[in-house]
Parts: sequence; structure tokens; C-alpha cells
Amino acid sequence: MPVIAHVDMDAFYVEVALRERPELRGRPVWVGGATRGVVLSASYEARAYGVEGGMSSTRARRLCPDAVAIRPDYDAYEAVSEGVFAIFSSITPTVEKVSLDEAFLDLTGTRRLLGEPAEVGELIRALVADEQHVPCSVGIAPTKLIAKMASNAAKPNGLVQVHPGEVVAFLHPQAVEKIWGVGPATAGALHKLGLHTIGAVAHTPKSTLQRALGARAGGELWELAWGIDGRRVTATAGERSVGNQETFDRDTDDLDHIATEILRVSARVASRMRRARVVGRTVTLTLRFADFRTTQKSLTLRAPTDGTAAIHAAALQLLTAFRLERPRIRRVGVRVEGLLDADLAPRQPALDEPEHGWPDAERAADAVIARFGPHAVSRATLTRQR
DNA sequence: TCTGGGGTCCTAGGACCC
DNA sequence: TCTGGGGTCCTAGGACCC
Repeated sequence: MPVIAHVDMDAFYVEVALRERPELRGRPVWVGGATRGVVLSASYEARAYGVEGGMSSTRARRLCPDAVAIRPDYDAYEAVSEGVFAIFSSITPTVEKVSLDEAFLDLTGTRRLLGEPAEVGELIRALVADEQHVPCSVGIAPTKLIAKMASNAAKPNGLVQVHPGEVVAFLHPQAVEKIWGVGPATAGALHKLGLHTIGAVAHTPKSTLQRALGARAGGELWELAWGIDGRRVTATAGERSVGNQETFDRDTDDLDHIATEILRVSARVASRMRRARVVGRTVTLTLRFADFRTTQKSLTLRAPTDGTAAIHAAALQLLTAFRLERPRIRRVGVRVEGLLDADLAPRQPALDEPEHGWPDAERAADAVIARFGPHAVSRATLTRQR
């Protein structure tokens, strides 16, 4: 029987901010965007007022006017996250990253070296608190789903272990929404069947679930409801895509402005790809309209690239393909998929490629940015606007 | 002045190849 | 003048997660 730990930071963005501003501890605090923003993370004091992750900043301000709102600082989160993951790696080589602040660890083989799973869990919590000064919660269980739900039950700043014999009793009273992978659409379909708890789902014929949700999804859900979950913890591989998107301060129908923003997000995507030493072939342009409808188009290049010019050109080609007439655009996004290691990728220079073209200029700009920060170099088109 | 930005995975149809 | 079936790639859309 495997032993799986799920480690989840508590109110991660808020806690990282509190390291710099300890005087705010104990007060309602949330981290989120200023214009057209949402709450990314709320302190437990703010949650007492009903402030939650995902809600609009406007609503959070209405619910709790006295709360301190903090702008997000992704560089800081990444730095703390790296420190936390270094601790995970010192415990076991099998660490599966879920996000900056969350991971599965396979503890099946650590008993002999480090002791019982609960002791290892407490060791992780102590190391994270001592070295990175942020709290976390740990769930320990025989499967990933139960470990994840156990860490949720352990919050804040606790540890819950669910032994194999306790799985069904732990699972069945909880709401179907608590299952990882059951979102609003699936929950709605289950509610229509009169199913609200995981136990109710478990006692429904598998075929009924399959008719409502599809053969695969229905079958998997029934198994999860009985605690059957064969998914293993797999050490995280490289990223499969790189994207960037930006919401306009105001909806716009100005195609020049839209094209300029597409250049800005393309440049950020390409720069991150070069830093990560990956190239990619499929470029996707996503548009979100004022009414929140979202649509996308993609195209696959002949050769993989990490160049701003190539990605931008592909994105503009896709923009043209939409044949927009008086669009009300809220957000643009560019994503590159089909990633390959840049050193292993086939290199196919175009016949008319100048010897020192954009790739060299971009490498030079990357070097300056690495030394002097992201605002040191920018394209002329991007410095004029904004 | 509701509703961000980073992702993953699945499905499904059509093209194309053998 | 008969039309199978498997595999892979490309594209679009949707659900979901943090």
C-alpha cells in the first residue's frame, strides 16, 4: 500500500507578504489585482468576513473595507517556492509539483530512514516553517485524492493522516464538490440526479453515472467515490506549454492597440521560453470578448521557435483569421505548445535569414534584462504606448 | 465598478498515411 | 464501380485546478 503525502501552503501569497510586513499579522489581509482584479489569496482573518480567493477585488473591498490589499509579487512567491521544494526533495526524490505552493510526495520508501509517515509529515512542516517562515498543512493517505482531501481537512497549519481502513468513512460524508476534478459542470449534473454527497455517488450504479457524465468520467468518479485511485506520484517533468495573457484596463475595439498588446504578450512568452531553454511549434491566440465569451485559434509552425518575431507573426496571422469586425476585446493571450528542449530541437534557418537577425538581438536583450531588470530593454512599439 | 493569469487534460472531427 | 481499419497530426472547444 503506497503512502502519499500532499503538502499545501496555507494562504501562501498572504504569508509570503507577511514575512516582509509582520505588523499586518492578525489583521484581515488579501493579495490581488488592482484594476479589474480578483482576490488571489486571503488571510484567515479576511476569510472571516467572507473574502475568498477568486472573488473580484471590488467585492472583497465591499465585504471588508478595513482589509489591507496587497499587490502580488510573483518573484517573491517563486523564490519561497523554490526553497520549499528544495526541502521536499531532501525528503524523497518523488515530488510531483501541482503548483507553486502545492505538491504530492511519495513517502512509501521513507519509513526506514525517517520514521513513520506522520513523523515525516511533521518534519516537513517544521523544516518549511523554520527555513522559509511560512505555514503549511499536510495530508497523508494511501491515494492521491485522499491525501489531497486530508491536507484540506488539516488546514490551517495542521496534519491529518487517513489510514487505509478509514478511507470510506472519511470520504462518504463529504460533498461531491470536494472531489478533485469535480467542478461546477460535473457537480451540477450530479445534483440533477439528486446526488450531493460522495457516499450517495458511491451507492449509485456505475452505469447511471456513465450515462450522465460519459463512460470514462462516470466510471472514474464511481471509483474515486469508493477511494479507488491508482494514480501514482510521478516526479514532475518539464512544462508542456508557456503562455501569457493580459486583460485591458478597458475593453477595446482598436485593432492597432490589440496588435500591440499581442506583441507585448508574445515578447514575454518568447523571453520565458528562451530562459527555460525550450522551443515550441504550436502557437495559440486566445481572445476574450467583453461579454466573457472566449475563443481561440492555433496554428503549427514548420519548425519550432523561441523567437519573439516568429511567435508574434503567428499570433497576428491568427488575429487576422478571426476576421473581427468592431470586436469588444477584454483580454488577449498567447500560448506556445509542443515544447522541446532547445538544445535537442532541429534548427532550420530560413533561406533568407540574415546572419545577425532578430535571434541575436533577442539574446542580447535577454542578457541586459537578466542584469538590469525587465524594464531595461523594450521594443519601441511597446514603450510608446502605456 | 462583477468575473486574473498560470496551467493540464480530454474529446471529437477531419486530413492524411499505410 | 469498391470502400476497411489503425495510427498520428492538427484544430477547436470545454472542464477543471491553483
